[in-house]
Amino acid sequence: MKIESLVAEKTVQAIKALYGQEIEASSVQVQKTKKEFEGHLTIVVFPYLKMSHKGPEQTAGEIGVWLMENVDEISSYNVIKGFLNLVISTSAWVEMLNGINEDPQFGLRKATADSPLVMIEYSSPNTNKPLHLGHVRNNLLGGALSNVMAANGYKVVKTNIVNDRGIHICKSMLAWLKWGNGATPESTGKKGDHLIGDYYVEFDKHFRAEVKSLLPANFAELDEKAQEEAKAKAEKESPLMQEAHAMLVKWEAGDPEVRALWERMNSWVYAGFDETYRRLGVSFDKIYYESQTYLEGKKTVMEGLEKGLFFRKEDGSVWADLAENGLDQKLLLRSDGTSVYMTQDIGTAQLRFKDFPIDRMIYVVGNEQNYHFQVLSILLDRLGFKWGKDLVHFSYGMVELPEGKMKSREGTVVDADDLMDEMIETARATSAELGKLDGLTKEEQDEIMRIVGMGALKYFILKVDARKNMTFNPKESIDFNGNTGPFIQYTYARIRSIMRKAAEEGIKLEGKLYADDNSQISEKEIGLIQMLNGFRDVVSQAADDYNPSVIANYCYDLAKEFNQFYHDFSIMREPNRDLKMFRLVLAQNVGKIIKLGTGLLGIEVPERM
RNA sequence: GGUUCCGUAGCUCAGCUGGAUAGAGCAACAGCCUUCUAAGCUGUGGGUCUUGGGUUCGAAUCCCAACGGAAUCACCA
Repeated sequence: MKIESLVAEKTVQAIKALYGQEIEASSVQVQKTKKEFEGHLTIVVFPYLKMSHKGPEQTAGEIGVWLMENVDEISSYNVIKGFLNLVISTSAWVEMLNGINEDPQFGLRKATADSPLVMIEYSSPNTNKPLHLGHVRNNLLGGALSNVMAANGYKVVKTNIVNDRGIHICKSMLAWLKWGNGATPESTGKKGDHLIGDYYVEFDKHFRAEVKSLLPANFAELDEKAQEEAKAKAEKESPLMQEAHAMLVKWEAGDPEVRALWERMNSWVYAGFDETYRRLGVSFDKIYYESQTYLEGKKTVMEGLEKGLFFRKEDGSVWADLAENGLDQKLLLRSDGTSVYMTQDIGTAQLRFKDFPIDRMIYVVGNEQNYHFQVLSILLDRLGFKWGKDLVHFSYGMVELPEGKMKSREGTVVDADDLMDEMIETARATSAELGKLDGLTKEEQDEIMRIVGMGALKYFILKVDARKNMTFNPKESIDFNGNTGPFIQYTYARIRSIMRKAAEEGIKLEGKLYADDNSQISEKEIGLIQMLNGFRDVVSQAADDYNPSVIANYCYDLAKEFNQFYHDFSIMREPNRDLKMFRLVLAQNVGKIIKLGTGLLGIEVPERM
């Protein structure tokens, strides 16, 4: 049993015995004792003053005496104001370390046959451009969240909905036909997603030039409103845009030529995405494509219309009235009968529900879509999806650059592939400078630099609370000192180094550690055990709050604590055999937890660096 | 304007189910490599937790208001 729970329960008994009152164990405030005070756990006794009819010090003292006499694990106590500080016996701590040591998956729970199934949607790219920094945050959060949910005993299905249809794809296709000269990823040596993205940009360039030429001669003299109108008119009249629209119509009609081109170009994009996903370390169990789900959504909406859940306007468009939920009306089908975004999401939900017995659905989507998911939840609930009402929109904030938001128009978008390359290159340069790469083979160097560079990137993004907007400074993110992924990785590498040394000396870490309360174990070491012991709580908190960043910050705290310990205490040169064994086991378990924790975040740890 | 989210050190961020003197890193300055990896460690300086009320033994944390910033309110996705 967890020591905090034990203390809480015993406190309940103490209150009963001393003051004859029943309280809940969960209401007992047990917390880590602040560093400045003596003790390991602290009970806040203010809430019991009304029961004891005594002052804070006296009440705390009474409870302290009772606990001392009735709980073996508590070796002493002290009272400061209303805070009862308890000293837990060394043997109890060592026993706890034994428990952690025996469980290679400490803190993680396995799914069972009747565990709830949670589906997590993330990534959700468009097929007309490569992934950028915003997608990186999405993918890393989605991947980490999936790991966290699985680590808490949920069955997890990772899914991706690819937006592979629509006018934007047609723009890329059209530009490729006009100016591509038959370029392919093979012929250009470009990643497929980048190639297609280039043609999307190409389209936009020509399109804007065309719009400009179509503006009336007196455009500059018009007032703001008239300018907007003139621009909208020119955009609509633009032959390029009309061609793109014509292509979309052909696509919807299943025109074989357009479909063939679409499939060919999409396959290039997917090959490019797969490469990026592989490098990011994310994967999916099931990928859905909007080209396959948008018709399904239309069907579901029509069924809802028949049931009277929705209504039709005079022009033929279909709407949902959300007045009873305090919201507006929401369009579900256009007057020409085609789908909108919401319709597609309903269709995708419908298909998913057919495919999997979903108990909980989590959408990892940026916070600019908060309203959309609020509405989606209501609509799915109305349509009878049992998880609709409680669907989770894991809403994360935007990634901004020091100069402000990323704007594709202004070319300030940070490309995912470039970013990863840059991180790994910087890791290499820094490592070479520090002489870290000496004596390693090319393969070993490459592998370590990949792990370190990606670790820096992942940690930089995951340590920040997901729901907040964050600033991404490329220069700072590349820093490997201080509160960074490489610092944690470095700590792990050091621990591995100690373990190698121990193995060389033929030291085997078998059997249990024994310690009595006279053992020379320091507060620092007990602090580490206490921290390891908290891992389980951190993991479940991350799942309950959908917040992987608590794990990231925990890993850093643990690594920092160990680094300080590492400098203060000699492990391999410790002459006392029992103490040496204890420290080795402790170090080994710090390493184990760092590996488990960073693993949940998708961050790898190197054996050496 | 309505709704939602955010505001903590010069900068980037923790802390938020109410608890003791608000923590890290970066940047600045001063130390530590014949000692298990110096991507490290130690120390110094740096704060009206946006502001004002309220709740209470106690508020960065909960409630209300104001101010500042962001997102969204499309027959775009």
